[in-house]
Amino acid sequence: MNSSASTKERILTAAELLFAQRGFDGASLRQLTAAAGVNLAAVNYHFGSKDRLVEEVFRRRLDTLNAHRLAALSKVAGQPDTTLDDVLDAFIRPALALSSDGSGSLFMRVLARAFAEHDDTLRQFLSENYGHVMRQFTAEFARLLPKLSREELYWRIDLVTGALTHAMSGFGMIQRKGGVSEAAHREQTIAHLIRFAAAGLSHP
Amino acid sequence: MNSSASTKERILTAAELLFAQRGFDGASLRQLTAAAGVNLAAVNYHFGSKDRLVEEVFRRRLDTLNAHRLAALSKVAGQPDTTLDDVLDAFIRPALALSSDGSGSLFMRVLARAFAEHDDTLRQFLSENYGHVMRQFTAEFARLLPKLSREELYWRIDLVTGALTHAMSGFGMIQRKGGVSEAAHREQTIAHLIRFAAAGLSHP
DNA sequence: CGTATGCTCAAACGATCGTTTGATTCTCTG
DNA sequence: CAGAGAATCAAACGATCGTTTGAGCATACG
Repeated sequence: MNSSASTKERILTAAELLFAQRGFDGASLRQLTAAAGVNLAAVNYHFGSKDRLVEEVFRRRLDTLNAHRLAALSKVAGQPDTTLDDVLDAFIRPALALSSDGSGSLFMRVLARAFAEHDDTLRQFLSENYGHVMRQFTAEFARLLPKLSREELYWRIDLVTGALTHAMSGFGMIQRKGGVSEAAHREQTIAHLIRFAAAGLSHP
Repeated sequence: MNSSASTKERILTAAELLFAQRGFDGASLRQLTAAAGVNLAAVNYHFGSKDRLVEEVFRRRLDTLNAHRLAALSKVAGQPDTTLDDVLDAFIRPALALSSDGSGSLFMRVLARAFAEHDDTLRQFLSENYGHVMRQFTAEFARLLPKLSREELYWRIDLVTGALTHAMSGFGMIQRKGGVSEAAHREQTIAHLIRFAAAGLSHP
């Protein structure tokens, strides 16, 4: 654990790791603070409660992730020559960049956990703070897939989201073959996911 | 809670509900036994421990689910006129039948949870007991998609599995429009999932 | 220098967890 | 019917949980 970082940052980083490994309930504050090298009471002092710590773990990553997603989307949304692949790239690339970053490689597993848990308070938090991102992407998908009914589109987006979340939660776990650079591997994976998602979204 | 069923069955049914709602860690034996209308000590008496109870919750559903899957697969595997849709039907239909069954409608959410949790002991249990099912399906997919490399096929199956697990964990939650029968709705959903999975698996 | 403020610390709080115990009740067989 | 074995029960076990407390330490400002 990096002892030069602030106590809050050390807690957030250790929490991300333990939440990914053992889940939100399974990771205790005692394991967490011990791994971070801080006192047990530091969590309640800096974050107020364990639940608020969970929210901050999400906020730290999702703020930048969704900012990057919206920035990438704004460059292609509404344009007449925009393709489905462009929109999917805007959605997938920032997430995979986060997964490839050493410090954030575990966050997608945390996110996948939160997806599987139908915990209402957490889902409400995610919906309130980041629901507008998904809404903008959905609007652009609807524009590019005019033949699909609203109901059909929601279905397919849900399936694609499930597949991507599942896949990205395992990204970085798989050993890469020698000789392939990190950047090349990421680019390859992005292309892979885009092709899969595009096929699932646009099939007749 | 059905008070005519045996104590073991009552515990398993209540456990399935609470595991789906609150997770394996989040659901306590006290909540569980109270919901089942049995004594707290009954879990340790009949199952030995909470972990073994979790395994039995999986075993009760997965034994019949995978038996139905293998039975359906054996009717089409290796046949010269078998299509990708046939194999996917053999994989999806038994799961959706389980989800539509009133008593088993929550199990897919439990399964989705187990998928998201990278808990090693549980994954090892699933792999040891039901890994051969996935292996047989994979072999048949490989036969029908000869152009795909081994690596590519694993990738796509993983993505499809993620999408289907995600989708089926939410099945039964969505309110159906009036007039559509349960059977018709299920048939419609099966066709939907098959089309999506086939598109994702077989795209060039 | 004195003190105010932000932070860390060991220790304890009450609650709840999974599990065990020993007595009691039920069920069935000889 | 008598008695053995299976099942259920209330109660308690030690452990661990999230949170709180109050003293101690640091840094900065008058």
